[in-house]
Amino acid sequence: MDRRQQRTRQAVYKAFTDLLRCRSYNSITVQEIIDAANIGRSTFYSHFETKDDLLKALCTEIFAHVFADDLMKEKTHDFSGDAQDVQHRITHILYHLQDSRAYIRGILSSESGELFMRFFKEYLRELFEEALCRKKAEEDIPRDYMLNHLVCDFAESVRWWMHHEEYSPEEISRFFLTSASFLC
Amino acid sequence: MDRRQQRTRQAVYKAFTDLLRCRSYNSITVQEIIDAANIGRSTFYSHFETKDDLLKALCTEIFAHVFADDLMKEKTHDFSGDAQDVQHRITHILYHLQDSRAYIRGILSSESGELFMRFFKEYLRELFEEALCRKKAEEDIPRDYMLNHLVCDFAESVRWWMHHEEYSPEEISRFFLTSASFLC
DNA sequence: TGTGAACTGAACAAAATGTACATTAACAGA
DNA sequence: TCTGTTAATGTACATTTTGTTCAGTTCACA
Repeated sequence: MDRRQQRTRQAVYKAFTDLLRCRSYNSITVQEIIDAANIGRSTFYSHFETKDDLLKALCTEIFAHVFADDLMKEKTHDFSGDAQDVQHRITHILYHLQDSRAYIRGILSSESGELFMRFFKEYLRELFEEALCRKKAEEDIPRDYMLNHLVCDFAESVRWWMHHEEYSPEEISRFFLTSASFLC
Repeated sequence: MDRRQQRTRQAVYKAFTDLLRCRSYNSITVQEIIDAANIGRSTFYSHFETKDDLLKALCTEIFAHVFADDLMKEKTHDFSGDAQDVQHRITHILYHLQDSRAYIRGILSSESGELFMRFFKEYLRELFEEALCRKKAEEDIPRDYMLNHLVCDFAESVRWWMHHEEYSPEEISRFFLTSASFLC
């Protein structure tokens, strides 16, 4: 991809998340993003159709990065799905999320968080679906409820973590696995 | 309050949540809400400043209803905070939420869900804060993490429930308390 | 260094937002 | 039933935001 395109996209992403840190998603206008990114109006519209589209693109990019090697791993060695494996994968994901923290903090601070979390949960659903298969059914609780429970639990742990920088990926991983005790 | 105002507000709330059932919050315009509610443009603006303001008002109204007698209860008899008490209060809240299901389903189906959940969690935080006080500290897990865990867990259970009408408040209450096992 | 692709900025049309006001209709209380 | 008050109406208007177009410029890369 042309270096100019990359620079433009990065500038827009940065401007956008910077704005999100102080202002709510709905109150930010496209023009403000354009000004903050210091690009031409038509440039923005040649990259993104709307503000919603920008948000979607940003989320896609972030998760492509976060789950990149997790998906690869899945393909190469048919993983076991046991407790330790799950813990490794989770910790790995947390490390990637840590890299994108600057972006994510802004996104999560307003209505845009909804889309982010939705994306995130979609990926997580795949991950936990397999882990859940190995477990015995819980006393009359619907599997789908349990899966949703796990997914939301982890996603919300991450959201919490984004505002508590003092903890390491390993610690968050432990918090999560301890509170979702039946997994380990 | 004047009967006309009530009728207008109800019409707007209904139009708004009806629209939300099919379309995303951001894509809905104020004009569309006005048309669907079949009211004059200036009438809308005499009630609400913006679309965001409308959403806020709707959430406030819903939660005033949902938590009304829970807060009263708190004042009258100084409740014990034990497991059974928590279960009762939770079930009670679920019954109220069931009444507002028609509204809530729409709100939760797009970005507007973020605000709704934020409101909801604020109320829940109060409720669970007390319940958590009675419990021993969990092995090195920050109290704030645990509280957030509980709150999000319950809120997400409700969100899940809104798409699975087949379960009763008692069942959801049981699902929640079983998966958040350390509370009981 | 040449060429295609990306960026620019200004200009434009269309849509949405928010306000003002004179008029009409509905309400509550006597 | 009458009356003063308050809400709703709808049109008109100013402003803002959005999204597109296009001719000219700059830049990356081969």
